[in-house]
Amino acid sequence: MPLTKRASARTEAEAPTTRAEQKERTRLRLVEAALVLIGQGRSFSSLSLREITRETGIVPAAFYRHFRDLDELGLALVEMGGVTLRRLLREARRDGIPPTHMLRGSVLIYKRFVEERSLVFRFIAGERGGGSRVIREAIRTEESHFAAEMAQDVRALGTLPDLSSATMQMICGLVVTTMLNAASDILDLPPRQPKREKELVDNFVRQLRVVFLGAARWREQ
Amino acid sequence: MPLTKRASARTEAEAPTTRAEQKERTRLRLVEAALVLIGQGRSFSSLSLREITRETGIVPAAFYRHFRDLDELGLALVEMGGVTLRRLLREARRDGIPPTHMLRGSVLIYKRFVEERSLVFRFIAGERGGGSRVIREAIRTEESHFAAEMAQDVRALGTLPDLSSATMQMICGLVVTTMLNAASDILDLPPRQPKREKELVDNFVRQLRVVFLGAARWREQ
DNA sequence: ATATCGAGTGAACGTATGTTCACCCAATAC
DNA sequence: GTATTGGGTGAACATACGTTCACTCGATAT
Repeated sequence: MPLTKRASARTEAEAPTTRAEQKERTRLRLVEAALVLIGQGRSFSSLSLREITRETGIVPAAFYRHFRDLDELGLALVEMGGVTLRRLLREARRDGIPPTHMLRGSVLIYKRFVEERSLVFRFIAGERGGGSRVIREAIRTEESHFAAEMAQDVRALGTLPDLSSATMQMICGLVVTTMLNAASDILDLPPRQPKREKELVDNFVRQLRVVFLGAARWREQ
Repeated sequence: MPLTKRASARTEAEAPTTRAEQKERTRLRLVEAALVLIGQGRSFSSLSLREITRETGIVPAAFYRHFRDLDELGLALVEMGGVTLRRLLREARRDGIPPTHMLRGSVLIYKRFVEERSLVFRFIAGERGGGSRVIREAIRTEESHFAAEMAQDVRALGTLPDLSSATMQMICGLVVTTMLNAASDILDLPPRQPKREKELVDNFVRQLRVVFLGAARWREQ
């Protein structure tokens, strides 16, 4: 039962299935297999090459056609995480910020965003502090890009007008670490416990409020 | 070459070496072996039982005389981390806070503290977000105890007088996550780069300043 | 039409893993 | 003095691991 069972059925209106496309597809399947395993409670740094290829449905040796080692697969996951974060900003920019209860609204939107992309966030939250060094540093880079972009957005928003962009970046860095920390908490929430859920959201909102109060009072020096 | 080579040399002024003591000692050696391996760049969740016993100098089977599995050893490490954090507060309470440049002073003290206990902090920072669930939750518990104790101390300090203790706890929670995040950065600092070092410290100080500015402006509601 | 390429195969390798078991023997209990 | 206890041993087990290699066979290039 070969995987490329289409053989020569190009008459059907299927995807053209060029060689490069097929390869890219398998690569993606590998990355997603890793995410699936992470979703089952495993941490990325404890996954084995064989486990991932098993989940993907290919033979272990085929892994090397796509990545040199697990770290390289990890870096692909980091990039996917970066894309996800960018999308969060893009959507925020598009939809604007809830006019009333800005903070609470943003937090609730963020919470949903994290829950809907739980696997990527689980990976990011999990490997951000531990795991392999190259991955950790790649995540840090992605984080600071995210913070920089966020700083630009907040700046364009007009609130907090007299903050230098360096200060803005520093504050957004604080916001980002707070967000990722909260993501880890969100993902560990037991499923049917609205009380814990509310506590978590409240705490998160209040922490952000403190940060923005501090930002508003900041005086350059 | 039996480990208990003392045999019956009780005449020498050595430790009495009672059975329970010897056991406790080996247990500690296991925990420290795990820390040594962590210090070599490994993450705790990727350590194997055999690796740890090899480093300890005992046979794999002997591990089970002390822990049911690796998670249980991990919990011992978490407790050690908790003790370490408590000591940080205790020393701060004893020595007081640097009268001028409070924040920068505290940050520098904290940085040294982290560097001197790098292994424990590496473990905490590494397993805080990823790794096994029980360990992650144990760390969270330890963190919130630490935050609570810190809240009491800050309260006793007299600055920020009109904050409820719940608010104080929330703010200290924010400080703690910022501290642990910074710990991760501190531990990844390349050794001879005073410029990066200064940037990191500056950023950390400014983030804490934002938090305390926000705290000072907080109004209960 | 023919030759080349390359993603995926299947088997094999040496090594490492967690866990079990009967055993040893010094420290304890009696 | 004798019996019991229990931390540590060493061997064995079934499994899993990462990596290599010669291979197939359809998609591409000529």
